[in-house]
Amino acid sequence: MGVTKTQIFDQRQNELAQFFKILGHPARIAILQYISKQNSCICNDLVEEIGLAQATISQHLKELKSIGLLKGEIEGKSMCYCIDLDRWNELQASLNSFFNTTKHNCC
Amino acid sequence: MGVTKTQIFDQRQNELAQFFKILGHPARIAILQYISKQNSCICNDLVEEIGLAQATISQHLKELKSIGLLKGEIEGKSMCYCIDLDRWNELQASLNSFFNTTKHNCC
DNA sequence: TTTTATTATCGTAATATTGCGATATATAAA
DNA sequence: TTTATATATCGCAATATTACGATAATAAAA
Repeated sequence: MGVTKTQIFDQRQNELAQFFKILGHPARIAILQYISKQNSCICNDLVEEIGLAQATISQHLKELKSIGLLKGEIEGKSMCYCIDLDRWNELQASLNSFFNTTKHNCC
Repeated sequence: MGVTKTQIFDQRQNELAQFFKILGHPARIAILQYISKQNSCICNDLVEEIGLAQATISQHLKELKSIGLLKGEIEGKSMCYCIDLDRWNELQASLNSFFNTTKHNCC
């Protein structure tokens, strides 16, 4: 069917999965790494740096924004996309919490 | 096109993304949580617990195995799926490394 | 106002993922 | 050996994702 049955899972499971899913693409990993290491973070730079079409980069940026990892501010006629550090730390903590509470085992 | 251009990213970016991607489904999150809290970890239990068809659960288990998070041992006529704690910790560390080295910013 | 530059959105094609029934495989029990 | 139980795999349908060209929208510059 191709559609995830989100209704049979609880909110935390769905949120966690959604977060992992959005990080689950090499272009989005690369975008985050590039924005992080640059002082300027303009979409057009990303197009050249990453090697995907402008429309594609814009789409990936939108997805990263959807979980709050990026915030974009208009700067002249271009955009400045930045990592939202509060959200970044929040997600890292949430993810570590999952890892730490799920590592008990039967074997 | 629907096909991720893995060749334009480096191995670490692709591996990290692949790992995130596999955790990016609520059923797989739920499976890991259930195996962790149980003393027995049998696929048939999972089918009842999660509420997806046996074939679907089996497929999700296979994906979790593909990144080494689960190891399965035959136990009588059923399977015992367990979390591989070494791999678990390794992935958690790798992921934290990504988070810690990518949180610098321009804004 | 017109032009130029930058980013977003639309529409579409190709491929991937999700889920399941049916069936194959394997082992224990009868 | 036959039957029952448990898991894996195959094949398919439905939906999602990825990527891109074309175009819209926005704002600075001429």
